[in-house]
Amino acid sequence: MEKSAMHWADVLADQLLKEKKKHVLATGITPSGPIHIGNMREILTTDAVYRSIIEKGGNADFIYIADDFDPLRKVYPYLPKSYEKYVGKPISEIPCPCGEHKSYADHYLTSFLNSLKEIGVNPHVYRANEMYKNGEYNEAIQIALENTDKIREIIEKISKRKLPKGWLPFNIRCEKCERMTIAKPVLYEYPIIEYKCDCGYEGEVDIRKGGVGKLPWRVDWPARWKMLGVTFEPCGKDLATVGGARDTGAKIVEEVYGYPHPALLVYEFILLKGEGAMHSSKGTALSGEEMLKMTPPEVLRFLLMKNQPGKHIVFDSGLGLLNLVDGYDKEERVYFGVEEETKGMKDLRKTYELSQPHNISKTIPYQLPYRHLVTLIQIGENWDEVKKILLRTGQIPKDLKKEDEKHLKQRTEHVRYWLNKFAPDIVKFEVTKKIPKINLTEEQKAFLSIMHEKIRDIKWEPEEIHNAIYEISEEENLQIKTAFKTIYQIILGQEKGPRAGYFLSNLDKKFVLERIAEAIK
RNA sequence: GGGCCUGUAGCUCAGCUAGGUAGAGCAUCUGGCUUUUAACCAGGUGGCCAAGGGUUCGAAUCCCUUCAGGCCCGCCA
Repeated sequence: MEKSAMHWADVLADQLLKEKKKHVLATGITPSGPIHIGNMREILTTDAVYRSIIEKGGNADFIYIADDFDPLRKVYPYLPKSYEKYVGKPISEIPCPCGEHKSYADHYLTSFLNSLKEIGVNPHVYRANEMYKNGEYNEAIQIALENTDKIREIIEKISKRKLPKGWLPFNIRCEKCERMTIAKPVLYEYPIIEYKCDCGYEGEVDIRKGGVGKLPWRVDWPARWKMLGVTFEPCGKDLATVGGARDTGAKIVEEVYGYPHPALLVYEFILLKGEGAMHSSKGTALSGEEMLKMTPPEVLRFLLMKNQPGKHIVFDSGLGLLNLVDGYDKEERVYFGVEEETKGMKDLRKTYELSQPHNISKTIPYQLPYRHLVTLIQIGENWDEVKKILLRTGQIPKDLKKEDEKHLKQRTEHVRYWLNKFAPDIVKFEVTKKIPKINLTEEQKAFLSIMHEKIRDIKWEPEEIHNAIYEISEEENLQIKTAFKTIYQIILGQEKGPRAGYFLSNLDKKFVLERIAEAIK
């Protein structure tokens, strides 16, 4: 039997396809803070399974439920103190922290939805606050209240938590203080719940009216599985703990809502190298948006696609990122048959295909080593400048395809962001506008003056420049190390720099000559 | 206390889904290149697959036990 590797997304898709029906793949994220990379894993995992099902000819929907009716739990460290007064109110009704969005929830959601576009994920978006307000939840709420005892029993038994006397599976929203967290039910008789709020107000709500309260998390989740017909949903391992929301949810959806629980794939966390787990509340979180700004979208997808969801991933935002991109580029070359496969490239074809945000290119995209872009973007400020250099040095053809240019441009933008925020100092440099203040030895000056003569006549190409430097130092009996150092000193004001031949060839020849002339003046 | 992940070459890790001769990169060594922002090219060395047991014709891979590390267990991915 030939062993053909199968990608995890195909394995999951096949499992779902055993049931010939329409599948609803769901993701749910509460936009109560910066949406971090873990959410990316949830959404990309689902996207992978969704794509696999579609590819196999199955019928599926990919939905995303933003729980923007969730109350603000506390004033998170990244919020101003003034938000104290909003604690307990739904995040869709709290003002936006930056003032540019419709609400607090929109502030974080918009950024995330934009990120989704870039990584090529396009789910149908549902908003919990709308669903509650327009009454879509009404039936589920009524069923939950009718089954209060059963739900209570399930939660107490499975989660080993004690619920207070008189508890109802419904968080009432106080009409006076508008908080959803402090009103206590006094009496429920369909369709009215009488309540007493800690703010002092006593009143009653009619559950036939939408938006008067919310199902608690452990009930809300199973309720929407049933409402939306969810058949698959990944969840983080924190929720998957024994007695957690996954366990109680599975039981509640079956016994209360009479709906089979969806396949609940557990995925591991993404750890930030050197930082450990990411916690939005501790400020070590890397927002999904941020992550995407420093990583080309296809590479971010690649990272998640090549790892099974159950494996934790350590993300290195330093030099490791460059290796990751190199790994992707190599996989791309193998995919297009330009390079031979090395062992250990797992499920290569599928991984590559799933890594594409949009269409799979028919021919191999134009590749430039990513590390080279790191150098180039520090010489030219932006893509236009970099493009000029690339054209002048013949590193890209004059008739570069539009999509290739778009791709390279996008990559330079990611490199730029990475350099500004995450790159270690070792890879950073700046071509100074004026000659740096340095004291050169006579030896160094002699070297430079010969170099000035010599390079005037050579072809402005890496190898030629490289050779010239060696020849001069040999003739002058100068340590080659000193030669390189001198070059970096007069151009960058530091003692080390990118590989000199390539580096200088990417600079304008005239500029280099002028700089040398100035240095030996 | 419970759960999940991890343990494979000196280091970082593939390979484990569906069992079939142990793999890469880095480091090291040899040769080439006059040494540079992880230099490059060609080749070599290097592993009782954490330990023990089981299933099997056959186990790094499946099952059980143990050990070690990481993470999670109000809300949270």
